[in-house]
Amino acid sequence: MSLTSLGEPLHRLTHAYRAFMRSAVVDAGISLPITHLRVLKAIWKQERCTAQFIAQRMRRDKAQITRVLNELLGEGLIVKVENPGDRRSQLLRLTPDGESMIDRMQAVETIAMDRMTRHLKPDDVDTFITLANVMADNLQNAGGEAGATTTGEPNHAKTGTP
Amino acid sequence: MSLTSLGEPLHRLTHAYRAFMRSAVVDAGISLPITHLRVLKAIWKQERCTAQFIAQRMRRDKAQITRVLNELLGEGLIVKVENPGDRRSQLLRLTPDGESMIDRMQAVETIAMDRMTRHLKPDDVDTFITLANVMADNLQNAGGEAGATTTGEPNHAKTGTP
DNA sequence: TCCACGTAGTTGACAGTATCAACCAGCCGG
DNA sequence: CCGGCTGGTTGATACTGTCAACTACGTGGA
Repeated sequence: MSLTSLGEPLHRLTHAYRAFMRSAVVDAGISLPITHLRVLKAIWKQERCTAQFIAQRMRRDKAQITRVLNELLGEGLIVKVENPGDRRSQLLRLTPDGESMIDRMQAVETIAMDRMTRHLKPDDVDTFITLANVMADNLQNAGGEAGATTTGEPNHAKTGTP
Repeated sequence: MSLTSLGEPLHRLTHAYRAFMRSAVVDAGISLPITHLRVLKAIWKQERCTAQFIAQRMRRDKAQITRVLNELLGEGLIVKVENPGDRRSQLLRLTPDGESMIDRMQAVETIAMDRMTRHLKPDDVDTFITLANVMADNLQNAGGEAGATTTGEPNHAKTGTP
């Protein structure tokens, strides 16, 4: 396989994964988009979680994170609490509904991962994860070249016409 | 690493890859979105290419493929030719402009792949591709369960509220 | 030969994902 | 005290993705 055949498998896997997750999430009676679920999970995992932390961790524009957080707030899955250390910032916490949404998500993720990794050995999965992380790091640590900078938000590419 | 940590690395790699490609494509003076470029490439690779073929190959909704094709048509990068074997269908061909766009794309892809695979051995890349294809197959060959069916377009999940 | 059923492609509508720009309130170091 | 920077917000826009309904056409069976 030549190097130039890396992009298509990645696109294909990504698309299959997202389509599967969308379907599985609907089957589980969850009506949140995938990004909302990932943000919820980030809040669940990280103590003293802020929007700024999530934007950095997920490499997303802070504007988008703000919108997602506000929708989760509207759904009653999170609350925003004043950050005593920085009055510009709010700490994010899951509500009891948010906690139970996390439980349901984990069930969905387990199904997805089981399906994805069918017939694969645990070593294979670990290998894939390692390689994926290395490649993502390579792309993100472009150091001023095309793509993301090493810290904070990436310097953004302009796409399409105004 | 536990199984449940597979989703995040995949999301992260996907996002990094798309962001990098968007930036690299802009740097190359190309103003087409990534999906347009992939459709162009599918037409370039496949003789007697049709919209239906692309929709199947890329696992996309035929409506979206039609729209992308019409934009490529508007840019003068492809032409639609009547299919003598099926009057419902059109065969797609690249114009000279389309051919030169393919050349510029290949240059961008080479940069992206070189960057992505920095410090990786060719065996690693082959392993990644193999694993990605297996996982995508696993997700797509769900045979009536959540996710795609084995042939044609997947049965679609309804997301969000109407 | 006719027709029911299915397919290829199109168009309308809508939602999710993603980014850029400009802004305000607040933080912090000189 | 203030300039520069940061956290978060809002407006605007583009890209990606799907569902539904439609028309023209293909095909196999009655």
